Amino acid sequence: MMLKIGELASKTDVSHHTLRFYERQGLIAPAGRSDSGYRLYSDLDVDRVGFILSAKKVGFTLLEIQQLLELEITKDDNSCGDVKCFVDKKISAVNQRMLEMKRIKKSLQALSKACCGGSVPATQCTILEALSEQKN
Amino acid sequence: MMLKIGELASKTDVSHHTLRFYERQGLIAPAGRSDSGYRLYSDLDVDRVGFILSAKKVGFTLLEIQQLLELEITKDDNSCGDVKCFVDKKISAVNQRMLEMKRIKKSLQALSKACCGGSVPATQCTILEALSEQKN
DNA sequence: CTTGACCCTAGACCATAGTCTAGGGTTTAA
DNA sequence: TTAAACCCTAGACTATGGTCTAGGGTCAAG
Repeated sequence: MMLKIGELASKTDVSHHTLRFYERQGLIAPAGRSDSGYRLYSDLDVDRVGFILSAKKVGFTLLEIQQLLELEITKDDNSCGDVKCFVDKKISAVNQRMLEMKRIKKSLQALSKACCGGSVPATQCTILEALSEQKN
Repeated sequence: MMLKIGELASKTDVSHHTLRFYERQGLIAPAGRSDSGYRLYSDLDVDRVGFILSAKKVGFTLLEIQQLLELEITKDDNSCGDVKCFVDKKISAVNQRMLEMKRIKKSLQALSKACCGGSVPATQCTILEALSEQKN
């Protein structure tokens, strides 16, 4: 019934290093310990690791996952609105990042487009010139 | 003519900490030193910091900026094609990142959309359920 | 001749998400 | 009984881009 860390590791495909790291981060804790101090995990813990992996896959940081897990645990005291709000905040953070990346991409494309790209020496390369320009 | 680090810092709006950090990273080096060991910078160094800032603004990492600066310095031996290739590689890296972010955003939006978001207890919140699901 | 503002080096510290090692103890199977 | 495979803690190390501190030295004004 109870799994040792190596068993949980191979079952979830998360290294024992990482499992212990997640424990230090407060994401997961063993259900108990054996007499000799070995961590013992239950099926619930397997699910919990699954939750962590799913949340990682959709882009949450470990800190955010910790907060999500807290919502999970106290879900009787939290509304769907709370959870949705959490996700929506993340969505707008992602949107912010994407706008930033779009800006960067455009700048890079402008640089690339203006450059002849030929085998002439880069002495007057428009890219290098653009980057050297003082734009206050 | 020659600037001390504090002067360069205020002229470029980059802290003296960061300037020394950039020096350790090989991005910039003072033109010389005073008798007492103070770093002395020339106008070229001001331009160089400008180059670094511009390149940062378009999304290059410090390592990439170091490589760009090398291209800059040896530009007589490099072709426009080399420089353009460098920029184009960065563009496709940015594209990769953007695709990843799009994937994440879609997942998050799917989660959010499925959730009622009401003030009902989150006991059966679809978001928490989706994250708890085992997807092998 | 002292005070304050500046400069120096070397190294610690922050977040993020792990990975790995050293130096032990335990369990299992031959 | 001994060797392999596992487990433990504590802490170092990776990349990235800085920020800050400790503990000094230098320089200009009053």
